[in-house]
Amino acid sequence: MSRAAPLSAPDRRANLLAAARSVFAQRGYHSASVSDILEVAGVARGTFYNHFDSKRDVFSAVLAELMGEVLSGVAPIDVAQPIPEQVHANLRGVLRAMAGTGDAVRILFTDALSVDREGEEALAAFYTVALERVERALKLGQAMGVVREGETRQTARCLLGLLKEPVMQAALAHEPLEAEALADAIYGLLVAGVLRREA
Amino acid sequence: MSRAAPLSAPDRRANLLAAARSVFAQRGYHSASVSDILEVAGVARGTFYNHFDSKRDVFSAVLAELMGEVLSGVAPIDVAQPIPEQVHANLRGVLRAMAGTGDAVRILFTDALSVDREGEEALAAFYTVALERVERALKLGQAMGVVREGETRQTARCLLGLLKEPVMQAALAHEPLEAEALADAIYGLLVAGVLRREA
Amino acid sequence: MSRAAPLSAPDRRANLLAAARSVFAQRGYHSASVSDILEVAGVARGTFYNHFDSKRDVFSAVLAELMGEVLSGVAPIDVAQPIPEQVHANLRGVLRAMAGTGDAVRILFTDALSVDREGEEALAAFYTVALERVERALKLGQAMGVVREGETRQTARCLLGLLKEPVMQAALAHEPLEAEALADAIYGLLVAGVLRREA
Amino acid sequence: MSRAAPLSAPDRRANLLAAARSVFAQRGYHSASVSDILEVAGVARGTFYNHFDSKRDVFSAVLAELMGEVLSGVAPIDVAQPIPEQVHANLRGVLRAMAGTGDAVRILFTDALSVDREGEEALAAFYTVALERVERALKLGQAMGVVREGETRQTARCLLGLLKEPVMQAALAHEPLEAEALADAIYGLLVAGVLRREA
DNA sequence: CATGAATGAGGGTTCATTCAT
DNA sequence: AATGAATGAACCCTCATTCAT
Repeated sequence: MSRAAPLSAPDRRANLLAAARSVFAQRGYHSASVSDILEVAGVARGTFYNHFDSKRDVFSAVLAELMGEVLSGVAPIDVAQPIPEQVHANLRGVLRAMAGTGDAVRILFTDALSVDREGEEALAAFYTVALERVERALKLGQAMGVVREGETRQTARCLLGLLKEPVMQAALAHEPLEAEALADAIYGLLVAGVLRREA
Repeated sequence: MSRAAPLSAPDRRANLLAAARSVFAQRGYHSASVSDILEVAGVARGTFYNHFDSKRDVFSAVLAELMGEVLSGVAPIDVAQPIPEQVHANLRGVLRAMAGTGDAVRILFTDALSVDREGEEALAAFYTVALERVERALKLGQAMGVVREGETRQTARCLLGLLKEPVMQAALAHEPLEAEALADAIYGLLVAGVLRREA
Repeated sequence: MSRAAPLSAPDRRANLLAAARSVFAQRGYHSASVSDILEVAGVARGTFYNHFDSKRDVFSAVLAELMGEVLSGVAPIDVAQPIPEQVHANLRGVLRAMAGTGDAVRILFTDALSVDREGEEALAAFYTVALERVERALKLGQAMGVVREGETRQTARCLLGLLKEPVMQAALAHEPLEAEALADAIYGLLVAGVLRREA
Repeated sequence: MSRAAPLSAPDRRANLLAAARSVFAQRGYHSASVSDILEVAGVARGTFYNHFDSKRDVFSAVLAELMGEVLSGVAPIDVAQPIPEQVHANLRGVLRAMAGTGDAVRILFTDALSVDREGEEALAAFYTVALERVERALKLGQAMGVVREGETRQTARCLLGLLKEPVMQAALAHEPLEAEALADAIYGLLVAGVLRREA
């Protein structure tokens, strides 16, 4: 076989990362073999291991990259400005960022948990931090009067689900993610719920 | 080693199923080995294959069992009776059923998707059916005036997330699932959302 | 391929151990592959790993076996009986035991040191113990008047070399080990050295 | 990274040889990687292969160098002069030379045999020559009356062991080699053995 | 002379599955 | 029904070597 054109270390690493991301998205961590990644990257085995320690290692890198992209979609809330609009904007931001990853978000939701104990714990830690942030925001909101009174811990988890699940379902259905429409739907739920108590 | 007491085929199958369920819950599909299951069941390799075709096969059986248990917690809505109360009751029902599985629900949420393509498709099909049901219910509710007007497809997915995520998070945090409190939190969101648009 | 006849666990283990011993003797630890062992044992890959954890693990087992065999050739000295004869007998004993291993002793001398740091340290520990024993014997002998006065630590090491080297050389030359003749030669050196100071 | 200062071919070769020697001494042939050598030499991969054909090749060069150094410690016996003193002097000479290599002698004793069949044969040939020389010396000595009568072949091998083993043991114990003391101990054994046949 | 990215054969290990008793 | 020894495909990873710049 002809030799792959030499690339600078960072370029090749990026190349492999992209290949891995696509392969993991398509086949899932366990069904994906290092060979699959090599094939997509157009590179020999050794090259892969010149840049990553192991299959597990690229996976972590892919995960970190994805988390970064998703998180890049949220901006801190400015309490001096009207809150609801900012929430809506953040929803749009995250969902757009997720949509921007193509089908790769599913890695965050599907595989990140099923790789091994360590992976699970890492993700649990990430969620813990994220949920605490949301919970504090809810409490602050309650103090400011923009958030309905009530329990906050479970609510925070619910809100996370509100965001994650439709994204996951779109991926499962092989539909493109309609960030705007979804942001509106979620925002609607946040503002008014769905159920009317009165007939 | 001493030979396991012969059991009737259904009993042995149940025995193995329970062992598998516990092992899958604890270690996840991929980290769980058939040997782990044998050990818990107290049975030799051959016996396992007398009752199940493959590791994949027990996993499907475990999944089916879990789905059955969870679904047993929901009752069809009677449109002649007040709707909101029935929704609340169903939430409690499903969540209690999930809590009743101990830590095994996580199998439904974690592994079911990451086993293989087939598993993913099976689950996708299941969700499609479930979500269509929810969507029809939403539309009916809108017609009846008990559900706020608006888009229903994404909303249905959001509602699913409202339910799944807190359960998942409890499992991740190794907390017992507080079905009642959670049902209340979710119901609250359904009825009123969280955000107040303006004071 | 036809299936190897099932053997009891200890029998199969012994079978594999013998195969490994022969392969290690012939090719050395590093050039020997697990496949070589399988071929000699007439068994499939999996069977090997049902009995040993790793290539390193069989090697340790082979080493332990060899050390046991060699050590079985020496009897503790009875100080109430004439010493020199007992020394001679022990020399014959060890050498016969070594000769009895065929060409496998070389494993002890060649590979045991070159496998890895741990192996080296294990062997160093073994030699430390053995040499301390010899040294104490020398000191006791000096006290009893049957051993010439003088430094004992280096001397003990020298005696070890007196034994090991000719065995090693015979293996290198692919000669059978002539235990009796060699025992005599060594004994001669112990008793009289070689060099006459006087012209 | 900064480019290594260009060196004349022989200088660079010497540089690499020294690096290899140190690495082989420290880690052993098999555990030593070419990368280890590069790191110590402060040179890139390609440079190494500009000066040596292969890892095996540097190893041979290291071996040759070591053998030369060790052999430089022995002077031919002058039969017109008193023999024992010359023997003693040669012992001191070889041992000093070995001590001069630092911990690198162990390469000669540990790895030289375990690299591959060819290496083993090369070493066997070397020993054959050396042992034949010793044996002829013994026979000449017997004719001259300075060596005790008796078998010479095994005796020659024993003498080799007398020299090698204590050196090896010192290396194993990470002790510096005490050339003088050891030469005395060996000389003592040559002259008088250790065992007294009768009180 | 020196560089370092790319290569790929080689080998070790795992584990679901089979099947004769 | 139950047993457990045997199987072997599937994979991951290492590292000596090549070669274009």
